[in-house]
Amino acid sequence: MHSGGGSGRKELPETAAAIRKGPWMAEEDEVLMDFVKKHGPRDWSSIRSKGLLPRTGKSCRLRWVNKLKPDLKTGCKFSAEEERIVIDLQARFGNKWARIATCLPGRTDNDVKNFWSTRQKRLARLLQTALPVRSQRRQGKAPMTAEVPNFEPIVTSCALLPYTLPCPDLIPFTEQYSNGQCSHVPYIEDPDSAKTLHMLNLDATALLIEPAIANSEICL
DNA sequence: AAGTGATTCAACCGCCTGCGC
DNA sequence: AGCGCAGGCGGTTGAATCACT
Repeated sequence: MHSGGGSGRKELPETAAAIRKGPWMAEEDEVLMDFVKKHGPRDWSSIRSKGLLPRTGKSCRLRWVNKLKPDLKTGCKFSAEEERIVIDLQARFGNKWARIATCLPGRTDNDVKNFWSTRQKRLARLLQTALPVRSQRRQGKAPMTAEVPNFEPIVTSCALLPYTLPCPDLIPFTEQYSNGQCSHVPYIEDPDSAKTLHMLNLDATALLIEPAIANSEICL
């Protein structure tokens, strides 16, 4: 065990000291590709034991899965459809990135994970920016990005109000929607679909805070 | 053009699981 | 049954890049 882990603080055994870490070089990629061509994407640890590369099996596997595997959509942003799928599946399965990635051809679990993480940060920043100043003063400080909670999937029986806001200052706006006071509420016909919708849908978020911004209740 | 803060993403760490012995 | 190992997975980090002033 612990083949890829280890604290790294104690003196490393000689074998471990020979292990290379960090960015991969083109020559290493070539060796790895060649290995997979000959043996298939398995038996990763033998790459090191055979002296082909000074990398751990885990490192080799990760490199193959995330960068070298054919048909990967590298350097290509998530489409709106992919985004929708990730949001939906994350609401259903939680942070099961590998599982979600199987539904997105050409995307790896790392891609999905990074996409979601970026999205979380963007949303956190959006909400933080939109907080009324008086609320921040009441709390004594503006919340740090890292303090924004990891939002749970939104579950509500009201199809008219598929979203719940984690920020108490914004809840009055959700009540507006549930009262039908707002004309541009996103209406979801299928209650089950509504249950799976997630607050992290940025479009929906923007839609929710938009009236508040217009009313100058939110200080940007 | 330079400085700075935000964003992206490759790669690592640590834990868990499954399998062979 | 218990142990060790390899591989899989999710969380996290930090360097590179981008955007803005």
